[in-house]
Formats: sequence, structure tokens, C-alpha cells
Amino acid sequence: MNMFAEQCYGLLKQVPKGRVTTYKAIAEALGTKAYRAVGSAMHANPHPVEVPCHRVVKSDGTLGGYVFGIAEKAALLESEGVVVQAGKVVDFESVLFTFEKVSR
DNA sequence: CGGTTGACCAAGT
DNA sequence: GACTTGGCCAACC
Repeated sequence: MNMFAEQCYGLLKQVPKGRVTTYKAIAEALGTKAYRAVGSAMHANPHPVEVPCHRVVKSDGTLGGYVFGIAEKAALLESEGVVVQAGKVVDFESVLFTFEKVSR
């Protein structure tokens, strides 16, 4: 099993509906800077419905990419309450969900 | 084991 | 504001 992907899935599952997160946030939460590895893992791991990879966007608020196409990703986000326009999330920071580090 | 690529990020031009 | 460069990590050849 790919631990890396599993880690990403675990964090991703924490993201509530109507919220989005970024590859960077996931990587940081994992304690690494593998922003690319996160995205790569997602792309290479078409995991079952348990992992809403469509809730993951880039740090700029753009959708980034999706196996089914950005349009499908945008449609899914809209369906969950996230407003997507011109291929990017509207009010990105307001819908952005950040993971808390265990420390503190 | 080295080189390339990728659903990335930040800074520079 | 769009394009280029450097950097980061994991996976594939």
C-alpha cells in the first residue's frame, strides 16, 4: 500500500463538504514539502469514493487538474456548495480548509 | 542508480 | 499579468 497516498487520503477525508484544501496544505500536514508527490499520488491513485480528490485545489485557488477533467471537478465542487468560476474557486480563502498540526 | 516527468509552489523577469 | 527559473519529493523508465 502506498503510505504516501494513504496519508493524503486520511487528511482529505477530514475535509468537510463545501470546503476545499490545497496540495501544499496536505504536504505540510504530512510534514513534508512534496506538493508534487501529493498531486502525483492522487493522479496515480484513482481511489474509491472515500477520497474526494476533487476537493483538492492549488494554492492559488485554481482547480489544478483532474482525471475526469477540470470541468467535472468544478461541477462537483459547485454541487457541494463551493463556487467555482473560470476554473478557480471563488472566495477561496473562505472555503479553504487547513489541517491542524497535532502539536500544540 | 541516474534522468525525466508531474493534478505543485514561490520568486524573478 | 503571462512566461521562465529554481526547488521540492515521489514515481516511472
